[in-house]
Amino acid sequence: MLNARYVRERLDEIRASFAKRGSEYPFEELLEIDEEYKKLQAQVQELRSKRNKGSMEVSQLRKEKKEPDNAKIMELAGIKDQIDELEKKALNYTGRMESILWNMPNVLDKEVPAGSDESGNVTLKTVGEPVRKKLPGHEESLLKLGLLDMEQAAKVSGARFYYLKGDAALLEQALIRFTIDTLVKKGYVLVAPPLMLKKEYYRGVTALSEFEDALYRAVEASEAEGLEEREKVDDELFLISTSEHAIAAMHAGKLFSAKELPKRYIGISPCFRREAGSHGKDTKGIFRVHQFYKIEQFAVARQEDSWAIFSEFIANAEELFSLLKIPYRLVNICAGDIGSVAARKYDLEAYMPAQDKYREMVSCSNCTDWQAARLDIKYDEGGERKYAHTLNSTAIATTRAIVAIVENYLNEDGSIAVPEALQPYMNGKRRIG
RNA sequence: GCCGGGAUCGCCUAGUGGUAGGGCGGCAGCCUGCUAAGCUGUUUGGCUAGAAAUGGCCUUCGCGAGUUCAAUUCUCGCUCCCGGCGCCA
Repeated sequence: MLNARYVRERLDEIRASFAKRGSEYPFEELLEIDEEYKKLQAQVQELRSKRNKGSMEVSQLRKEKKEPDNAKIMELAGIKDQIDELEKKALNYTGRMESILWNMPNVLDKEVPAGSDESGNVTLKTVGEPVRKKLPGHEESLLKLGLLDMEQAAKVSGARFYYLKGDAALLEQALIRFTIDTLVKKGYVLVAPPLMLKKEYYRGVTALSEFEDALYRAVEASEAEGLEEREKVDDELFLISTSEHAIAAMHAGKLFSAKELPKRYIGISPCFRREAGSHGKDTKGIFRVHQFYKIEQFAVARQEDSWAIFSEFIANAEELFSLLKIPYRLVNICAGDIGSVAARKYDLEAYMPAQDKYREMVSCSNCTDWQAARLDIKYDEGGERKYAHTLNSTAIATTRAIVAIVENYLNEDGSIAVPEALQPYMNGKRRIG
């Protein structure tokens, strides 16, 4: 599990990482507290040792059918009180240390560019020919064809919900099957995970800030009235914001042998996102919504294999967008934009003709041991136990891919061509509208 | 929802108010070669002594609390699994 030694052993890396992030973090405080804690722990252990020996003597006497004398028993009872007191003191230290450790962002990889916000991101390559179109955006196009209803969705569910209808809904299914078939052929194991996770596992896969901004909490109707009492309940459920989280949790507490790794998966699930911090951003259409389907790549790997898998995930994402014939670019996300969990993150951004901009379609992260340390995912290699590395990458997020397809395949007459790769999944249909 | 049984090392399994044992697998070593196995040790996490070889101590029987000098064992609460009954897409 996470402990101060984890920090002590990679102090230089951590220092460099925070310098790059340009943020303060109390990891020095952690080490100071740990020094104090260890002193306390030594005292406790010595007392325990004394108590254990005393208890053993009592046990020995009983075996010989003799009664231990009262003073001895009283002495041992006294030791118990001393231990209790010291342990109460230790709780202050362990509580603080745990909070520092659990909230500490991952150590950045050296390839992560410097930069305080998304303007620091570095484009690695650009593929395909962007074609600027003076045509309406996806929302207007789909509304006109009667394939999208935002208004009624807003009325019955709220803003950022939508009804996809007819060929648009079919296009979504086509994207899902196309992506699954492409990746299953490569040997990935398809996983349909639970859509809700307990808090104790959720906090192992993502940063704490996510709980407020991104996640929906599932409250049972019968419990909704007594919310204050529920605050104490630790087994409350959260709707997953990506199947990555549920598949990571699938490995929690497990020990693998090195030769079982890597394990490669594709997850399929709806994703639920509150988008609490994004008022006013992308309010038109279905680019940023509360709910969408996502096919996700996920892997558990040996430490030395994780960067090869990172490249593999990127290559898969590129292959999918190349097959869909959508122009894209690959971006290396900088220190200020990367978040807490990933050590390095590449985004694949598709060209959007109506906005004349590249927008995020895929996000590929090597989380190194950040999730594994919190979920206790290990492997045994030559008798040594190590934290595994976990990786995740979007394959296809349906709503965003639909936006990219509609805008790139829109014809002058308002109809939408179906990408060749998807036609077999659309009953051979070559055109929508 | 109700009743009963259960959770012990990576896997399987024994056990008891007083140092948690066995099998398989893994690791280290030894012996030996004729399709091949056998033997010995080791196998949770942490602290500590030492340059190292190697030691010492604590911790660990699903999770949390209680009783006790001492809890894996007894009591209470929780989570999960198995069986039966009820309800149900």
